[in-house]
Amino acid sequence: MTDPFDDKSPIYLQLVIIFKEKIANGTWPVGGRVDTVRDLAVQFRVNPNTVQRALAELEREKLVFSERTSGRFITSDEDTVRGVRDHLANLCIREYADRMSRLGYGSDVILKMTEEYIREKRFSDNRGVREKGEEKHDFD
Amino acid sequence: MTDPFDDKSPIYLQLVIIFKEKIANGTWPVGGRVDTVRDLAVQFRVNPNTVQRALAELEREKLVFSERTSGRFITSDEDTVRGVRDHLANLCIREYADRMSRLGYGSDVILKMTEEYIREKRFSDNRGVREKGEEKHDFD
DNA sequence: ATTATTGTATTAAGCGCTTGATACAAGATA
DNA sequence: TATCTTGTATCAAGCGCTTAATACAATAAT
Repeated sequence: MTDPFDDKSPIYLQLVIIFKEKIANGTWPVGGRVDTVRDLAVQFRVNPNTVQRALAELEREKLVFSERTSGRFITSDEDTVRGVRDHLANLCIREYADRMSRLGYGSDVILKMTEEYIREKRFSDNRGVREKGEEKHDFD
Repeated sequence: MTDPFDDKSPIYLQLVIIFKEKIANGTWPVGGRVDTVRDLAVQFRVNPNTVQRALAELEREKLVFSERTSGRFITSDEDTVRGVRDHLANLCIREYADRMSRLGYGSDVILKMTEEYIREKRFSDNRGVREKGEEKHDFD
């Protein structure tokens, strides 16, 4: 794995985001077991303490819980997981729109540029946890 | 001024972005004079050294230049300024799309959510430096 | 000529992040 | 029972960011 970190913010905070994304998109499935602190440290080539620090934050937010010796697990509450996904998406959109706005672009230009980029690369829907009553279907 | 900084990344890097945005959107007009290091330090309530560090980066990128005792000035090269704006916008869009994709959303969902948010808040176009032949007009 | 203003450089201190090393607690496993 | 595996805690070292204080260089202003 090529290091996913930049040197712009603390590694443990970047790990928090990476882990949340894995939970949000289902890579780490609801109720599943999280790799051990030591394993994750090897995978991400960081110190176990740094992983521990990131996981402590996820724990504080009730996204994971640990059982002293058997390991650490993703919450089984799908609402919580949906909540994280929605929250991250909202933050993401708000930050994006605000930054574009600060660059001087207006609504229409922002939308046009967004559409251009997103249509060109094609992102496929891959959500693992869905709204109640929402069916999984592919967009293409 | 309420502090525009978060504690997630070094202040000097956040200043680099803030300053670039001011140049990109015309708040700091092409060819204009930049406030003194000491003034900026007061305005942003940081140490002059921290401002200096941020400005040194802008200088490295040819966005500003300093004249030993009369002050510091924005480049007069409009292409350079447009380049920064375009570059920042590209980074912004790419980061946005990638993050949304990592959350599991596909192209259509991303576009829909983006449109919803951007239409709801209305960002007005406010660019100071335009493409050659591009006329300024307001969207509303 | 003198003073003020500007950018720039240096130093020391404090603080947070990261690492490496080590150790302990407690349930799982042999 | 003994060992392994897990999460957790602690300590010291190194490094970068930030601040404060100070000084210098060079031009503008008086």
